Amino acid sequence: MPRPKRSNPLALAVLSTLLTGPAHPYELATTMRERGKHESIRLNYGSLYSVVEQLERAGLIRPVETVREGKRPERTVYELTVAGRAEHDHWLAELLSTPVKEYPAFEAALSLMPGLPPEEVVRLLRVRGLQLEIAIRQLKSARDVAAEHEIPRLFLIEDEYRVALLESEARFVASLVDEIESGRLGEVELWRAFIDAFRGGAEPEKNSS
Amino acid sequence: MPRPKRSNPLALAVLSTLLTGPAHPYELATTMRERGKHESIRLNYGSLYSVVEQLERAGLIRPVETVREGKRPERTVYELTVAGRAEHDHWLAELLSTPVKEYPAFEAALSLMPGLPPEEVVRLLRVRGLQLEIAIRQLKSARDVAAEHEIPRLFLIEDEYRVALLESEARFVASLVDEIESGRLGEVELWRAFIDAFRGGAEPEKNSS
DNA sequence: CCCCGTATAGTCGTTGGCGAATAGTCGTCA
DNA sequence: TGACGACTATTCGCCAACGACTATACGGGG
Repeated sequence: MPRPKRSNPLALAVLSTLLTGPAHPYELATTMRERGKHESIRLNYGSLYSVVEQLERAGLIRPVETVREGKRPERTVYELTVAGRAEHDHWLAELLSTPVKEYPAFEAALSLMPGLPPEEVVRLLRVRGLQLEIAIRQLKSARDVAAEHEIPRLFLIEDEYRVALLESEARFVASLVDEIESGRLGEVELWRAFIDAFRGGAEPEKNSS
Repeated sequence: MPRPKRSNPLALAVLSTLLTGPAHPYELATTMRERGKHESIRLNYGSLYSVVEQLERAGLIRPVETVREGKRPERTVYELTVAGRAEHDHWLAELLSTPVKEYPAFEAALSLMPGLPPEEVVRLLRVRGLQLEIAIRQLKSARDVAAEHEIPRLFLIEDEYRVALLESEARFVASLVDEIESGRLGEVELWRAFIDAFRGGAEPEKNSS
């Protein structure tokens, strides 16, 4: 029983969901959706079933019964083992306490940004700014709806985090646009030289096989 | 030649790097590392070679020559096609202009947070806060070093973005700790009830197979 | 009464990501 | 000089992720 690799957070979500009682995989999926977990954790059937298998191999969960109703495919109901509960606690503790390096798409985009001419970049960043505003508004209004339904804030902190990140990104984008346009970023000449060097003076296609 | 799926940003990085001239895969890797791209884009050999293959199949890059020096493995040098340059531009434009849904680990952690008791969560979040401070300081001092070497800011904006996100997360964590402790988050009774229900009153292991 | 859409439950095949392995070359230091 | 480690360059095999697919049950309208 090797300690699982703690890669896919879906596995942790499964452990977490099983805290509230035994369930079969499909049921886990619907429960997670009801609780909105799928907004924060990638969830789809293929992954779910393979993750459940892994957890069983690792001895963190265990089948309690396999029911067959009529000719429906047979459902296997799983429950948490004590090892599973322990792993849940440790894993979640680690996830909360320790930041990990991640690779957001926009960071990649920024690192390749000099590959497009500055005024084009400004145009694109403005578009992003607008879309960020929209996303923020949507999240906030969703939060208001939830408040009316008296969902405790405790179960919506992920959303507050998302909003914080989005707002911070929006500010960053706005100030970046500003700096490029005002020339305060500096090396716009260098940037343009860079572009011209590799955009203008390139040999055309030799043969179009 | 189907338009590639624009999934792995490493492919875009390859296109971007080839803008500055033909190169073979290993060379691409070292160049990207020199330029610090590997901090923003996941890079390892396995993925690199398969990505290059995909790009060739899609007609976005094309081999110019395959050199063999002595008995060393033969190197295949690739160059960008015009289609490749176009794809670079469109893909990068999309990445800059359009936010995509992502699944940061900490968001997952927050969504599962109620699975641990409040005072434990507070302790863990404090630890995270410290580590975030450290990470921020490191990034900032790295920036100072780069400044002394006269690296233009243009090539370091990814880092500024990272710092912005980390700082925003640090503020979020601090205020969350505050809210839980001061009871301003509200439902701490509910939280504790939730925990006690599923932590205390659980049946022990039946058989230890 | 039958047909069709939707919900239930899970399986399967493909693909991509990744790290380890391979294998030759060059410099160096004892 | 020959052993060793660092660098160059690529290949391989495994496994996880995913999404499309299968198949049954159920409910309601025509």
